[in-house]
Amino acid sequence: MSVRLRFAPSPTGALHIGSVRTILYNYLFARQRGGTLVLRIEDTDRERLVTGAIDSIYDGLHWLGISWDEGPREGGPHVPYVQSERLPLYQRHAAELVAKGAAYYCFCSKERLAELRKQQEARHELTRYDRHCRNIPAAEAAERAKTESHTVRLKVPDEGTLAIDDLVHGRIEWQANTIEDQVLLKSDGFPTYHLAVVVDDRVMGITHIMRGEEWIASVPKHLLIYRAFGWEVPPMAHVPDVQGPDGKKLSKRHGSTAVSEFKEQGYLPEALVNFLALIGWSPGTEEEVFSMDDLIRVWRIEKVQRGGAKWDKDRLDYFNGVWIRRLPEDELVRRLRAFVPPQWDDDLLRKVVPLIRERMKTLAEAKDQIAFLFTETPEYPPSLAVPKQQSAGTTVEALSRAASALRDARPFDARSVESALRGVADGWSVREFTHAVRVAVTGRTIGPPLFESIELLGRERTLQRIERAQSALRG
RNA sequence: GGCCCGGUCGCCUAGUGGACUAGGGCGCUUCCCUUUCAAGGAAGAGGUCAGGGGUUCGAAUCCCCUCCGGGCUACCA
Repeated sequence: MSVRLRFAPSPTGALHIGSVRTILYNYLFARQRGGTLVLRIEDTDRERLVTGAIDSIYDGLHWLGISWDEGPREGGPHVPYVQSERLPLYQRHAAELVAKGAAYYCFCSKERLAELRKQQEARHELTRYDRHCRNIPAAEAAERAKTESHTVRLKVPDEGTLAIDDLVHGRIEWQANTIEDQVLLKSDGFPTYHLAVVVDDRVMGITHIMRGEEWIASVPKHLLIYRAFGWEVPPMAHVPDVQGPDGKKLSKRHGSTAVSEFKEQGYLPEALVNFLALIGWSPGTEEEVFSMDDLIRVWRIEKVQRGGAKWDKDRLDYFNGVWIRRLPEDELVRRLRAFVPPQWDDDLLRKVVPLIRERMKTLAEAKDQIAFLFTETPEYPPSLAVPKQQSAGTTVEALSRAASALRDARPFDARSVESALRGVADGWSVREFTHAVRVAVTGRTIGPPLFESIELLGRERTLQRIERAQSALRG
């Protein structure tokens, strides 16, 4: 039988990189088995809705190369794929649970609940619903429900053991008496997560539930719902959280978390996917560079770790560098376009890319490294050109020697530029000499290889810049 | 507080009773290469496998306790 998995993000903000990791695992699992992927939007909390969040989910996942088969915009056999458009389905199921005696109407006001909680806290008791409405006669409750505001609560048994054999954690058990009578249907007619997932996963034919480990605690409630309906519980896998450097769940406090931000900062989707896959999973071998296709081949649910994993930006940067170097040159140029001004010449960009491709950690860094080629006058303090053991005066002289050598260099390419400059270093070390020329020509002390840079800049512009440096140094 | 999940170098991790003198990668240090910076190559520092008890001829690996971290504990997801 073919597998069906779902990603079920909530549209409560920009697509979070931590949820992407979980989505990626769902994707890999389904794709390697030729299964089907469903995107379902879990928007049952209308108070936390953020407009544009669905666009952010689509943009982010598409950018990363994660695709799916059924969803709000692609349609499928179980439309609609947005929970807020499926309300009657949940209401019907909630009513069915009440009819079966597995759930009951609760008429407690939010005020009473808050007061109850306050008192329990004061007495250092467990803060749990006191089952106040649990014993209202069914007929009476049904009658009141017609006119009074109410919720539907799960009728949790007093005793018994609930358990699952989690695909990553193994067996996990709970005692029924530690579980509260969870609200299933809110007074606004919307289901809570607990009712909605169980119903939708069932109705949509989901064969494997894979989600973040923050959901483990609600599993027993779900189990009770499955049991009440007489449904079989699908295999579950709870994957570890992605944590910030402080061990807490990764959040904005730790830096960027939105997929779109990583895109803007010049990270490659290939690198992000590679890095993300390795947070909480490893192949068991010493390989670590994986493309999406590689991952679909080698990723295994059995190798997913139990412990939470920390976000390590240095490691992400490393992988980004790896993937930048792996990109075909044309492709790198194409991706760089979005990170440099549109008026920068395409030809020149193409020529300079080989010089900087192994000097970038992110696409965004390229611009500063090559700006000297595209802008007319690099700004820098004149003294920057003077090497440690030299003076402004000797530097002016050295630059004169460089200028005249470059005037005669034929043809004006990296090779002849190099021999021309080496030939006139005189008493200076090549290191000092190229330093002075580099600063004069590029305005910076570090950058792409000097001789190649000079070739690309051209004789005229190079000589102009050297002259300008000299007059600046003369004060 | 209660329930649940975790705990191997700074970080990501390999490891499922003997090949572990605990392996790899990132980061860090040094060296090589070298026109700078990178990249690349080489070497190195870094771990009482959270701690304590067991079980066993033998434990990072199994059991118990403790400690620490995290999640949940909402008419949020």
